[in-house]
Amino acid sequence: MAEMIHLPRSTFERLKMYRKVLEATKKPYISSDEIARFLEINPDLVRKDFSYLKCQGKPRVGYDVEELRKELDDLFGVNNTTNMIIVGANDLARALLSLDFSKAGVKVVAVFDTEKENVGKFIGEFAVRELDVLERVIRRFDAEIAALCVSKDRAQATARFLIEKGIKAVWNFTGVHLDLPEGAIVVDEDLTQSLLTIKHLLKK
Amino acid sequence: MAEMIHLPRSTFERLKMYRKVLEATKKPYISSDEIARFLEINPDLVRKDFSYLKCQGKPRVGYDVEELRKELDDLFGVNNTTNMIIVGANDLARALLSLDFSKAGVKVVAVFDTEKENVGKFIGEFAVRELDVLERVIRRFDAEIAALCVSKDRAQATARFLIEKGIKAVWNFTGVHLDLPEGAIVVDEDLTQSLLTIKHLLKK
DNA sequence: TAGATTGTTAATCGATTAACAATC
DNA sequence: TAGATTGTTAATCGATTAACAATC
Repeated sequence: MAEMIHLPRSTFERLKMYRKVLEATKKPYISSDEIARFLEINPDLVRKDFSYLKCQGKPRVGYDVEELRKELDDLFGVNNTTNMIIVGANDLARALLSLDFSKAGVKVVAVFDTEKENVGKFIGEFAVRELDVLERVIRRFDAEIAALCVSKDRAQATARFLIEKGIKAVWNFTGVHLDLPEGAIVVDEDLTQSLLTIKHLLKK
Repeated sequence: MAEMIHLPRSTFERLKMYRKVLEATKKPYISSDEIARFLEINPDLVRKDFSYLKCQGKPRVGYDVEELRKELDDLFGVNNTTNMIIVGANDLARALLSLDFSKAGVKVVAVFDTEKENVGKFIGEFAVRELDVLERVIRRFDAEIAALCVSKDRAQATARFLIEKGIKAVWNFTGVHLDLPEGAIVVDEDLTQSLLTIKHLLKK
């Protein structure tokens, strides 16, 4: 039922942060005020956001950390693992493999490259595969996410190919604005854009 | 003067996207409608955003791409190079070095690590330095940004140390919520949070 | 000229904050 | 009980959209 309620985008963004706060908490209960102070936001807003959840707080006590975390984990679906492929066998691919995404319920199952000469090389524990076998690998592992790490000039074409072959969501590190069919999920991780934010803030 | 006008956060975020659109444009003029279609937003919003800039469009013609880009480059300050250090000599550091941030006016000038045993090793063309010489390096290169790539358990302490020694902005890849002195700039690049967004969208 | 497009003001929509009764 | 904290409604604030005159 909770899923049927519309969750405002701004609330959704904050729910991710609350989850992070809860992870860092050792106490069994936490108040909206504590959460708000930590994130430097208004405690009213925290309570309002939680009103979209099933979870109820206790007056004078606060929210049950464990219960709240469970509901958020459920909302984000971190308890069922989603399989991810990495496309582009380079330093960025290596970096992604070195990070631990198990807390988000994401597991890397294969690494691909568009260049034939890289096929067979190892990136971490993964032998690089060629895109010819993409569809087979997607089906075999039920891979839904692709981290797109290819060069800018290959970004658009590769992304389309991934969606055609069954990938549901592209985690786009290329910095290129992707134009994909209706329904395809794209989440941009544009590092250059972040640097622009920093540069702008530095000027003040 | 334009700097003195308050720029809404939402407008700022879109200005970065407009810049990206302009980069991909070959024509000398572009209309608010073309930009809006590309980004799947309302053209009225594009014009409203541009009203915060000095740049004026021409009825029946659109906006001068070159002129607009110049103003945005100015706003973000990409024409004067800002020096950046990377802290944490690992795969992520290597990945950042492999990317080209010159378009954002950012240049890496040194790589550091908290572990003495990594000092002297090479990450790309950079010999890894120890944090003892941080202050000297910051002064010598006038480094203002630090990309924080250390492990979670060292994140908070290292970030504070960086700010103490003169770093103005922390580009935080650790996923840890940093608590830093008033005035310190933090921009979070939390990959796990992005995956939560993807996982949530996949459930629909 | 007619028509396309800008720039701006007014109307709407959504998100945040204030206020306060309910509760433990 | 008194006081702290929740949950919710109303008020405010800010951002988006609609409307339209100005312009080339």
